[in-house]
Amino acid sequence: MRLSAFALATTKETPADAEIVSHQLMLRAGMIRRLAAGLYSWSPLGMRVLRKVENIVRAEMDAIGALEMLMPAIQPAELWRESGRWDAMGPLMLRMTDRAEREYCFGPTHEEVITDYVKRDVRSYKQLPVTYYQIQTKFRDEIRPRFGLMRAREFIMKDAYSFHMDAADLDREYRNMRGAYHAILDRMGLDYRVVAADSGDIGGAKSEEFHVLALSGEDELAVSTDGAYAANIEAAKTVRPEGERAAPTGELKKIETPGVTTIAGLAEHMGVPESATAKSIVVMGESGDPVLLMLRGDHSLNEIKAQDLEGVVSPLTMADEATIRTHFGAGPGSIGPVNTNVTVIADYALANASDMVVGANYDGAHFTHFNWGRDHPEPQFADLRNVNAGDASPTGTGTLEILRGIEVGHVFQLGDKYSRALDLSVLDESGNAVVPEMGCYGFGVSRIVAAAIEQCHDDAGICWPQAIAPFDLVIIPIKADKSAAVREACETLYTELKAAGVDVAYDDRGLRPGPMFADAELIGVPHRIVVSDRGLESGKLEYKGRRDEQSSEIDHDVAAIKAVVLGG
RNA sequence: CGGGGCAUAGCGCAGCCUGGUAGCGCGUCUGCUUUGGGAGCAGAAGGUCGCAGGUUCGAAUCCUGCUGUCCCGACCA
Repeated sequence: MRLSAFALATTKETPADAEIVSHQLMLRAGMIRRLAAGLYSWSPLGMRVLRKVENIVRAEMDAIGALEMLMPAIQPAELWRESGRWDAMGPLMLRMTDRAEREYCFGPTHEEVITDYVKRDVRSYKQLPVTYYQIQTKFRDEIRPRFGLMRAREFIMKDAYSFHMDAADLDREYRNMRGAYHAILDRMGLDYRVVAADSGDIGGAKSEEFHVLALSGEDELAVSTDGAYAANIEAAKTVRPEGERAAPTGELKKIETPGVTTIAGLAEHMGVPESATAKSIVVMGESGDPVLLMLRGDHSLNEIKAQDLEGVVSPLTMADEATIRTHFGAGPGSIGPVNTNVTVIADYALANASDMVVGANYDGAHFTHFNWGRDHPEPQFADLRNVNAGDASPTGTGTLEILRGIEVGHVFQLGDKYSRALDLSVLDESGNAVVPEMGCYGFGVSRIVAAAIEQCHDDAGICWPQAIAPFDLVIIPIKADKSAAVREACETLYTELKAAGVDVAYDDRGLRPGPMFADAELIGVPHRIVVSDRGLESGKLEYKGRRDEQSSEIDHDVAAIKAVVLGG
């Protein structure tokens, strides 16, 4: 590509709206431009990166035998009513009506459509298993779009769906797909982790997420030091402590704690560590009565674990202050389990605790020396909290550390949720109708562009992994307008490198060297060749890798350059 | 959905408090010089100050409403 004809649109200044590095650099490099909140145009430069990502994803999908197709972005409401998700999806889904007042949505995902597609097509076990995929624009009306492409409303996703006669075959394809995701991320050269995940609204049994590691990541990952366990913090399990509960060392005693309504304040007032206190959280139960959840003072509630508890409403709903006063006789910040008749569910970490500090159900007072059995009947114990760094791994070996990641892939074993809801069945060898098992597999194509930048950048700009760089190499001429020799050498190099299969950019814009160097670094071209009179005389060219400290000499020879750029 | 910013030239910003002919830097255009890290000089173009209403002789500036956008929050009592 000749850059004079490429409409590069780099800027020196960082746009005010951009918060995180990938967003700033994509705007500065002129890869994307914001149209409205969560909606971005891709420039020709950005498009080159996007295409390279797509092609890697496509190649790896094809390699495991997945079949590419394309489904409509706009989907009829009736299909979503059949699966029950028209209401369940809520405001996340962008809805619209056509001139005949028929209802549609802009697809946030395609389980319904693909199931319907397969239903019309597949009748016999002989046609399964089958895996379809598409690379397509989705729209999700996020509560809060932010960070540029990281959480955009419109985004490009590869979504794949597989259909199987039984769970064992689903598991086989799930592993295949997981292997393909490893291959994709390995080819891109990114540092990533695979973690156990919560399935969320999509449903189904088993699911794992692929996260590109980055400090700006929105997700926290719990990874054991020995590598045997990795889970999204939403799904990371805690371990019920071993051993015996210590005997009480004193009687339940009410202490005045005026104005103390936080754990931090309580710990300070009582002169004990936060871990010696127990916090009481009131959520609504399925019976209509509230349920009291108790955690160690220094632990935090895991909302997903809580709403999955039997008897607790999902989605989790906090009790309002009036409800709390009715059942506890005190306001939030002063409540506890003593003398209440609500169901109490306590976190495992409190199972062996004794002599706790808890709220007294009396505004401005707490109890010390609270003990299970004596001061309140033994409660149900459950895994309620988020794991912390340093916790024991649930596998029994190693301890957990917390990493931050950007979710770029998610693989699910859905089971028969959609095939059953949409009435998909095929005949097996004996002529019996069987509801197929389904898997679904998402990969964030536009998001991984941002994730790659989060992981690969420096002060000068983006440092693309070569597999997804907009160009492999850039040729920069010095004093091209004065030197016919430089011009000719550049033209020849450009033509020959292109013919040799190198994705080469030739900076023929006639700029001074400074801006050319700066642009090449900002847009992250992995390899740079500088052509000048003083080099031409020696038969050498100047070469610099994007991450190299210093430039070096390279033979003025297309084969030699190609070897360096394309690795042999 | 709750809270808080912000909205003035293509981009980044000042001006607003204390009303009186709209400014700076970058970028853009022309000319000359310059050419190994975002050049210099000279000249030029470019803005219904987000929208609507109000106050005033007069509004970018004060008041009201709306819209857009960004950030924080929407579970720990």
